[in-house]
Amino acid sequence: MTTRAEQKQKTRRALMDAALSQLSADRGFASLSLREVAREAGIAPTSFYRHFHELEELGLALVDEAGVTLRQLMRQARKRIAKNGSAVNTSVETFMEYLQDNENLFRLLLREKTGVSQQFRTAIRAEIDHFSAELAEDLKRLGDEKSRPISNARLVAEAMVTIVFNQGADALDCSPKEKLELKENLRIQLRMLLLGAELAEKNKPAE
Amino acid sequence: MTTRAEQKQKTRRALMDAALSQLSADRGFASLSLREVAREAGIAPTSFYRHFHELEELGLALVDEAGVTLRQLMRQARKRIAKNGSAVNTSVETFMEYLQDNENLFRLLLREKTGVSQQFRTAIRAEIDHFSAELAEDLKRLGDEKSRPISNARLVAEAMVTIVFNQGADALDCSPKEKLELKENLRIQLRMLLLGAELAEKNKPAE
DNA sequence: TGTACATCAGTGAACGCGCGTTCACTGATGTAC
DNA sequence: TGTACATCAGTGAACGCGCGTTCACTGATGTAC
Repeated sequence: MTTRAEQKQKTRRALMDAALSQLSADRGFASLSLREVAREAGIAPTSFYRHFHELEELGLALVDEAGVTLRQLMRQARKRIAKNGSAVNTSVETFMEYLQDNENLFRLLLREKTGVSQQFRTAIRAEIDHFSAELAEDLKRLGDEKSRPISNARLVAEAMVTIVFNQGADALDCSPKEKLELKENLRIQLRMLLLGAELAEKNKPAE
Repeated sequence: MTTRAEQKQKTRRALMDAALSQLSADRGFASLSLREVAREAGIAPTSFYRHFHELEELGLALVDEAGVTLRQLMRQARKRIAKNGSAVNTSVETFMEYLQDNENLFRLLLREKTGVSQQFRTAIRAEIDHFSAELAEDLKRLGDEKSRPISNARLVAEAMVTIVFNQGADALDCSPKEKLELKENLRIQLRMLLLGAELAEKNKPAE
């Protein structure tokens, strides 16, 4: 890669990081301004246009990035489960670590799932759907391996993702002590869901 | 009530309705401006201050209102369940009707649950917690009546609310056909949760 | 009931501010020969 | 390797705009007597 292209890439990165760093509990993407992001990134407002047509385009790039982190999360969880077993506990643990490392990316994902623009929502929906689909396959595989197959794997996965992501959002504004409680609650909720899904499958042929 | 107070009340109402009417799939509360709301309500921007100190105060009034509608929803669902039985089906049906009648209030609740300001989030959290608590009691009571008691009623209620509200958000941007499918999925998910909660309770003494 | 005064919801002009966007530019980097 | 030209990321001035907020005001409604 040539020096010029490298520099451009760096600036683009700086813009994305600047936007990300402004996202916090109290500031959604909609409240960012182009000038503010450029200022934070250390360039003139006009230079922004060398990289994105508008703020929303930058936002979509961030959503892409968030999707990548989700896929990493999934891979990591799989690896750990293969090693430790205890799918629910391990997944919850891995997810909470992910949250800490990707606080603002996760905020973006969760918050803008409802909001801002159609394009945003569609992009985020796609990332989350992809995540749910992968989870569904894992659930199915794990259930069959343990001879406790589950019914409606996709719906179970979606419900799990919904619960985990929403509790995750709460966890972001929690004290460490509350976080422990929240994790335990999360485990209980996921186990109940799994239990119900297994039972529903067992009873299905009988009905 | 005197004429002057009546008139003031009417204008206040107009301001709240104006704000509400601007909320839609693409516009969150954060994107509203005081001038815009005043314009929509048919008064001068400066008159806004006769009713609220700032936009956020108006928003909190809307959250209060949303809380009231949630309590109405709960009462209606109870009445219908007492008449029809079939708690899950009836609840889902009642909730979907509620959604149609309170589209923007619900959007506000769900969207600003994560976002805008600490005060906003706290107020919404309180409304939703209250709703969950009532649901938990109902679940417990119904479970005991049917001699199928459930474990962790509060956590089950919270998981249900999370799932229902999030699917509800999706339902807002759905075609009628997709809505039917969504309702069916919702029923399945809630039933699995209930099933798991009942089984968890049954197995508890044995462990 | 009539009069004199108080209240206060709503007003319009004015302010300073940060915004997004345009434009013609600069000067370092890259390329062709 | 040296030279002449092309590219293009980053710039600074300037624009018009809608914003939130202040202020002194108006005039209808309400109250005291």
